[in-house]
Amino acid sequence: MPNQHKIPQATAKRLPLYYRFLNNLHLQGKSRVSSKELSDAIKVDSATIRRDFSYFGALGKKGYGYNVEYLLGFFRKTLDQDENTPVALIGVGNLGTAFLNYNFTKNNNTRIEMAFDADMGKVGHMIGNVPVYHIDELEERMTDIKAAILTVPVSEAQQITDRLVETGVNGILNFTPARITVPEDVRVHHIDLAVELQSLVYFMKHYPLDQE
Amino acid sequence: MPNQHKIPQATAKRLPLYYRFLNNLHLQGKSRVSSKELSDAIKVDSATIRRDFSYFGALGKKGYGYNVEYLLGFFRKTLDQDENTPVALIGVGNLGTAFLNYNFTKNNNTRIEMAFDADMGKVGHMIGNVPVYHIDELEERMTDIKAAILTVPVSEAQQITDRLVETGVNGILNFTPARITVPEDVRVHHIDLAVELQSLVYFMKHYPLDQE
DNA sequence: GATAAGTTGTGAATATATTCACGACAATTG
DNA sequence: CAATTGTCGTGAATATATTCACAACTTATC
Ligand SMILES: NC(=O)c1ccc[n+]([C@@H]2O[C@H](COP(=O)([O-])OP(=O)(O)OC[C@H]3O[C@@H](n4cnc5c(N)ncnc54)[C@H](O)[C@@H]3O)[C@@H](O)[C@H]2O)c1
Ligand SMILES: NC(=O)c1ccc[n+]([C@@H]2O[C@H](COP(=O)([O-])OP(=O)(O)OC[C@H]3O[C@@H](n4cnc5c(N)ncnc54)[C@H](O)[C@@H]3O)[C@@H](O)[C@H]2O)c1
Repeated sequence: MPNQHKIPQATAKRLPLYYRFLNNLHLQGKSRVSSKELSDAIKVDSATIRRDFSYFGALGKKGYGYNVEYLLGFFRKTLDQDENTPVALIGVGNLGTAFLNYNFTKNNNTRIEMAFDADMGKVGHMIGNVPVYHIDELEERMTDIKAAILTVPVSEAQQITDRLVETGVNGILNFTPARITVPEDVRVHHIDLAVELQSLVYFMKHYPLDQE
Repeated sequence: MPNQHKIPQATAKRLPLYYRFLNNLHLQGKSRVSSKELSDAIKVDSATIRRDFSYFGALGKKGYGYNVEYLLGFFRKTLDQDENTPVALIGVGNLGTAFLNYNFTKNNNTRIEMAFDADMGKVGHMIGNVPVYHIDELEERMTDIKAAILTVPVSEAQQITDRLVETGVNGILNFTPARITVPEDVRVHHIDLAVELQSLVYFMKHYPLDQE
């Protein structure tokens, strides 16, 4: 079932965005939408949107646009919105706590099921309805979880990563500045907030004017 | 001085990463580094690293590698590490508080100077050494700040953006799911955490095995 | 039912980014 | 000082992504 390996990465990264926006349209009772309208709302060129959709076949109708409900149903299946993906969070500090309180509950198929920390002051509490366990219990509790959010101090990142991989995790959303090393069947997405901020500032200074 | 518009965007986004890693090497007392070593550490192909550096001229020596101190000095200038860029943060909630406590203090040229919120319970306090003002004071206090981090509820995003633009801000790091509309001389970087998590899950399921 | 307006899907063109592969030179070693 | 090893810088090849531009079709209008 998986591996329609012909969807370009750039397209795949936009899919959740499309899904969320279509969901909003649906809630607003809209039944029809054009690539032009989508483009204005999510700031992606309309030709890019049509191209993205076309990888999945002909989802629209010429001269009409796209049927919101149909498209939404299609993306729901494509993005596996029906099967839930449990996620664990490691490191209940500033960032970790923010994520637990938020917990991606709006229209998502992902939910943080449990969190781990080394600090006894945090262990045993519920934060945002998620239980916080001691990091020593990682191996015994992570038996069914394949995805993790990493928000520990950078010094701990590689060591915790190794333990996560050992438990069978194969996707990590890494917020630490460490470029962690993993086996090649584990997927890591880095979100490096300090780099994002610095890069914004660099672009502001060196690429004036034109939106790109 | 600015607008050496020949540095590719993909390269520009990696510069802060290079800078941070070179800084670490320097602190460790290393004086020499090769593109291969850099590659192993930050997981960017060594040819890409050499290509990136080459846009700035010949910074290395054949058969030798790069001199850490020289390269670091070069990037310090390129990334304007000496002039400080003040930043404001709008919305002192879960995420906003995490950022204030962290405040990008490690080796950076960026610092959050002030924060704003609409909630009187938050106004008047210092969080992570940053004063929190009422959002009504935005216009009078933002006279010298050109960059903002946006962590308000999605419903407020566009309205606050308009006010920020009005005060002269030309760079926004937007954490809300809203794709905000700005004049074309304002740069917006979206960091959409829900999309990042969903896209990680999508990749895990549909692009098994190979690291790419 | 003819005309006008709107929209898709996609071939082709273009733009951007990565990677290969190698000549040229530096440093080290015996 | 010759041989070996390591490394850069970059032309060329390849890969990936975006954008243009238009035939084909739908819908709405009169
Ligand atoms: N907070 C931010 O705004 C921000 C911005 C950029 C990057 N980061 C990065 O995100 C990561 C987390 O940042 P933070 O501000 O939340 O840090 P933090 O210090 O507030 O939180 C780290 C948490 O990890 C826990 N911890 C430490 N060692 C552990 C271990 N071995 N096992 C399990 N838990 C452990 C600590 O008890 C703490 O609760 C850091 O790597 C930081 O560099 C944070
Ligand atoms: N926390 C997360 O993990 C997370 C994840 C993904 C996206 N986001 C997005 O980031 C944004 C912030 O999330 P959060 O969890 O920190 O929300 P939050 O509700 O905890 O914080 C929002 C803050 O904005 C303040 N605020 C409301 N209206 C304002 C106004 N008009 N002017 C100034 N301040 C105002 C509120 O008082 C509050 O302190 C949201 O848009 C959310 O969708 C958050």
